[in-house]
Amino acid sequence: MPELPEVETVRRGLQKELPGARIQSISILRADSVAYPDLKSFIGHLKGKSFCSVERRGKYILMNLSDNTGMVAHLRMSGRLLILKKGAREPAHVRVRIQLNNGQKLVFDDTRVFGRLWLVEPGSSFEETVPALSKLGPEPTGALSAAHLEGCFKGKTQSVKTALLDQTIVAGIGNIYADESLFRAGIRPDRPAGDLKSSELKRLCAEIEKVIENAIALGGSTLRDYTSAEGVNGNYQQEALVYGRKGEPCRKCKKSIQRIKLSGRSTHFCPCCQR
DNA sequence: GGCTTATCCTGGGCGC
DNA sequence: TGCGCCCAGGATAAGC
Repeated sequence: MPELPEVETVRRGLQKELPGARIQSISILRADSVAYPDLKSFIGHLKGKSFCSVERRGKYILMNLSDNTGMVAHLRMSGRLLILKKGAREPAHVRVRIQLNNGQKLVFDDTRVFGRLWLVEPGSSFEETVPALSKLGPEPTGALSAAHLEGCFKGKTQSVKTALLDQTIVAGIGNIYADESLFRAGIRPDRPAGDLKSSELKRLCAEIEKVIENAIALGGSTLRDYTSAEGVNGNYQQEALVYGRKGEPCRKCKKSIQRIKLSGRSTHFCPCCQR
């Protein structure tokens, strides 16, 4: 499931291939995959436009196109944005196919159909098109501080794991990297967020940044449904210390990794190393 | 207001 | 082998 490092890896792949490419035609194979506007307008506005640059905010991919047009993608659980060379075989669950003038295709493949695309109409902004963008918290690399976490967590009784998944507190953290960051910071995921001490928040903040940067460097994770824009798997899964390791020995203390549910999400932790 | 739960959706894994 | 059930999870709405 794509989180920030996976989305960033996809963005870098798209940024290498897309700028300069012009959209010749668009096929929408699944109407649900287009969040805004209607299908006719989506196709009508994009046809003939050229890609300028590809940016990212949290887990959103922001594509700038010519004539002040844009496109936003959120991959959710199983979405993939792939560049396919001429004649390359398409994956099994293509929802939107964009034919480019250079012979390549940009395809939005999404098994579980949770992913969404938005068109940014001329004169509008990414934030106006996708209001959730303006509510996102700081990026976990560089912009995040312990003071920000302290302010957001103050008085919160919900678990720190659940709070970390809140995109208005930190943008881009998902289930995998929340578990990994909390393990490395030595903090139990079910502790109330508001109970964490300043020293723990500093440690957590530092570990979030390290985990995310390391995952980006390794090309993201390959847990389940993710591949980069070129269809290449990431390497982060070998680095995971707790996620997906229920019942296996902790790499630090050898005690068994436990799995619990917090707000309906699978949560992995070591009861010995995390307090 | 704060928090939890349900919902969306489909493929894979598992038990029978 | 085939069937049915459960599980995974990001964002959002609904409910407590």
